[in-house]
Amino acid sequence: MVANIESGRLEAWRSFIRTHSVVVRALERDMQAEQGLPLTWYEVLARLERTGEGRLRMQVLADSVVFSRSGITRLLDRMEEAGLVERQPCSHDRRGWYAVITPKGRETVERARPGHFRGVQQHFLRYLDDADVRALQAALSKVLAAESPLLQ
Amino acid sequence: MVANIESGRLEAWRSFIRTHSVVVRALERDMQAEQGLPLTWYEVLARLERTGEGRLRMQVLADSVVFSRSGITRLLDRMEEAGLVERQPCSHDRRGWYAVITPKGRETVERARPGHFRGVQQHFLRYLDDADVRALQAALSKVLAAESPLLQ
DNA sequence: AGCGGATGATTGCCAGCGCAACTATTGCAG
DNA sequence: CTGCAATAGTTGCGCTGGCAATCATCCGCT
Repeated sequence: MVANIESGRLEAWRSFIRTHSVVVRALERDMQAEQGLPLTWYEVLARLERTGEGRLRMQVLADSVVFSRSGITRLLDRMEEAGLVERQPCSHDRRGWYAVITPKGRETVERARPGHFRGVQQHFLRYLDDADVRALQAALSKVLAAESPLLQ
Repeated sequence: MVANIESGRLEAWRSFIRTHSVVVRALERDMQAEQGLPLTWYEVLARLERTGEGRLRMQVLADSVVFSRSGITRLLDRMEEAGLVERQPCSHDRRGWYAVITPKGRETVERARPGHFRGVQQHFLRYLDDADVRALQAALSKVLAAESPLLQ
């Protein structure tokens, strides 16, 4: 039976989406409660900060955090209103804009980082030994390399 | 530095959420286009069908697919309207309801199953060999066992 | 028996996000 | 150099789902 051959692999898929839902939900709750920061905001800030310059074109940022273009527009509207990011026109392409992290944005992400890491640890990493983490990374990298628009 | 020790592990976490977003997004698009069925609908139908009886209490179903109680109520409203499920009062607890898959629901999930599997294969499983799948399953099971409300 | 806190499900309300349509700009083809 | 398809970003609109409040029912305790 095809179903029997496939069942273990499909089972792994089910574990994957279920784990994601459970863990992200818990982490989101913690981040909101303890840092007063939605997970998506943290991810955007962390992503911008990691560039050094602290800025990224809208589309690139959208791909990074896997959002639609409209999604990233609105997300940045909110974060800009909160003073965590700014928009900067792109000098060599007048259609384009940079999302730029502000000093307040940097402070915010710095302050939230330990709590974020604690949450990831608490709900996910603590259950995995080094071999697990390596295997996970190896497997997911293969998927990402093939499926992800840009291999960040 | 703490950051250096942790970086590989956090990196694995980032791969995890990014992979989920990318793959689920692609699968969702495919399911909608090819089966005319949102992924969540498929998951609910598949979960109900797997019980044999074809029914589950609302709360149990909500936990299964990792939805809030209100979320599952509305999802079932829509699916009931489409004739794929029904609500059945629970005889020994008059507060409770069963979500029951209808014959049409069974047909629908049967018809969608191959396409769903193809999508999971296409966007995820094809990149993983058996060792990857086993390692993934082993790692995620540990997380689920500890973090999941009920270990389905 | 009967009260009080816990539990099952639904509802009001609102935030978040995607799709498609739109505007502005770019850059390639002829 | 002109025109036209492609691309960057925003906006109108609608769907989805969560939180908190609500209602009904259950159950443990006295």
